[in-house]
Amino acid sequence: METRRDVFQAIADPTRRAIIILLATQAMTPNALAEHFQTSRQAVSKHLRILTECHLAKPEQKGREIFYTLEAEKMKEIDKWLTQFRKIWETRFSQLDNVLANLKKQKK
Amino acid sequence: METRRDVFQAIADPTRRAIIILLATQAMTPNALAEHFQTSRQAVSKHLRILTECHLAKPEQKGREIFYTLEAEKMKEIDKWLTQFRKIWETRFSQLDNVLANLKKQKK
DNA sequence: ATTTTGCGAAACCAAATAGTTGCATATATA
DNA sequence: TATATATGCAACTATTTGGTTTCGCAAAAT
Repeated sequence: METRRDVFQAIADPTRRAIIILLATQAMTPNALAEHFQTSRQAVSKHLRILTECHLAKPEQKGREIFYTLEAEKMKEIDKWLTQFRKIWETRFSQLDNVLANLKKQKK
Repeated sequence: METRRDVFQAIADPTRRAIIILLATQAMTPNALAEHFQTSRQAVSKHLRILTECHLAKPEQKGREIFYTLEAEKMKEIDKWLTQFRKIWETRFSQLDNVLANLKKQKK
């Protein structure tokens, strides 16, 4: 839990993905988050630490509570990484289009 | 290395992401892939096994060689997951738009 | 002033992970 | 046929991971 710390590793864990989705709707405290899972508050806190360290979440102290906010922009990193594969999807699609076009031709 | 096996976990490892990008350009054998890294061929084979098991790669035997092809469509799963956050980016953007619009108004 | 609540940090643990080395097997090549 | 090549698989290892329990501290509530 020490060395690597990037967005890809952060979203690898299903609990963290669930936390991220919860934070997408509203800022939440570790306790409030923990109620949604079977794990302890401390475990959730560890996940929040990881999310914070890779700038996917941001803590905001209010009294004795700490509300964690989602930094959704950080997710753009993943979106950007996916870009190089979108080209492939599109190519595949256009290839399928060609096949369909040829089938039409043959029918005529 | 046994239980979890999904796309998110697959792309968490930097070596696997590099393999994915290499495969995006062309089908490659484990040996050819291993030349690009410091690790052993066997280590690359293990990564390929993981990628294959979660349908990000597909092996195609040709003689004694096995060419691995990228199944880019599988990456759409991640793209789909990101969808729910794109709304937030857009919202932020439109909020910024509002701010800019208000600034314009004030100038007038 | 005392107790309760909310939190992070540290110490510890079991399981997963990424890597290694040493095979066995199948296909080319000499 | 004998050898070299390409690969996957099994066993083993060190490190990382996700979790727990225990603790201390600060802010609220009593």
